[in-house]
Amino acid sequence: MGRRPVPEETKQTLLDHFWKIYCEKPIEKITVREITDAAGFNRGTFYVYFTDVYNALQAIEDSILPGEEQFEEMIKDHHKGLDRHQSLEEFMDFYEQHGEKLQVLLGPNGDPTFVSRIKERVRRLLIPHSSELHKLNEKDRMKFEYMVEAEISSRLGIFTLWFSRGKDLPLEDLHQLVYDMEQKGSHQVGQEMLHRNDFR
Amino acid sequence: MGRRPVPEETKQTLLDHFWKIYCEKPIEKITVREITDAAGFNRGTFYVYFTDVYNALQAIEDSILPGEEQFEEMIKDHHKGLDRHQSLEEFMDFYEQHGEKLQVLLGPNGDPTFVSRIKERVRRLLIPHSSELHKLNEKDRMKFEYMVEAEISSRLGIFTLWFSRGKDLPLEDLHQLVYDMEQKGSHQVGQEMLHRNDFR
DNA sequence: CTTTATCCAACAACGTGTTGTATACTGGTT
DNA sequence: AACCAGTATACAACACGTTGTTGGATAAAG
Repeated sequence: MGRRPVPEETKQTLLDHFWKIYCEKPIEKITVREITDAAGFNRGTFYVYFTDVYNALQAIEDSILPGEEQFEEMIKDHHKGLDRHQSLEEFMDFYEQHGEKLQVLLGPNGDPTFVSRIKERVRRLLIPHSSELHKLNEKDRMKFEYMVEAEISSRLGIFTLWFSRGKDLPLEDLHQLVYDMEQKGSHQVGQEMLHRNDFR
Repeated sequence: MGRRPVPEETKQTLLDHFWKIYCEKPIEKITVREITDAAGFNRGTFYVYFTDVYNALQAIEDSILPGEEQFEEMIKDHHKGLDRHQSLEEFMDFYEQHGEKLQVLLGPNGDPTFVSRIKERVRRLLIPHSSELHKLNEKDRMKFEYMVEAEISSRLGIFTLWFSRGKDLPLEDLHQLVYDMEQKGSHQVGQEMLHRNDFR
């Protein structure tokens, strides 16, 4: 009885249980035995699919991180057509799609490596698009990179907080806020907010 | 021969060598023996001062993270007097002071816990200051928190990148860039940059 | 000569990654 | 149908290293 185990299923089962555990405790305290016990496999089986607990985490991260192609597609519009609205839209779609995982990976027990990889990839794909098109000088090219960094950091930070707070704000509002901040600057947005409240 | 060991010195020596190792490899691969061997102490001595490798890291983090009082002082001006220039100045002083450490702690092999602690603390101290003063409504109060999050994330991201690139830009330029972005929004700043380059 | 800080040795407990053998199911061949 | 090769996992045992702890020795300071 019990049908033949399928490798892909086994691997996925292991990942699923690993993830469940990872959500509740830092990775350095997770043992292989803990995972395989939960998943109902022999400890040795884990090593068939992963070299390491950290390797398992990487497998999950890889499944989230969009492939180069998909990423490129997603980013093409960003600074080219200057349609920032759509750029933000796509970013949020991405975040919505993998929200639960991203929340953990970017949270207190998350993986800094993953954050770096995301940023690195965005930079790699974003920079050539505009800097080549507009022939920025050296200094401005650097500044541009820092602006990209700021934007990613800011977006990731905001959405992570938003998720960790159980989406306490309608998506539209958050969208608008981020959009406004990128358009007008946080200072300006803050000022308007205060004035709006003064007049009520 | 050899003068009497002083506890504080020993502790610091251990921390120093731990840090040197931590800069070069992820913490999960650092053993107690590795640290004590490098520092020239017995392995047991480590456990006199720390419970754990992670505990040692925490000790370093605590020495960096400003105390509540100092932090409060540093932040008081931020959204109160609305003197953003000075606020940014203070932030950068803090970053300059602990630059090498922050670069590692916020980098790929860094500690997500530490990032959370910083953000949490800034939020805790920043929110009451303005939201009480200006009686924001519930929704705006939340938005305000997200704006704070965005600003911290953005600043930390930028400065970490800046450090990891060996400060490839004069501090003044970076300062100006961040200031501009917070005032006018990254989009606006980017636009101006492009136009400036068109006319040359 | 007492206190203090470190050394040293040894300990059990546990996690790691690996290996060899056994079992059981699958799909394809005859 | 019967058989066989391939595959996925089980199981057990291994050597090895790390952990955190302990009790006693050593050496310097006051």
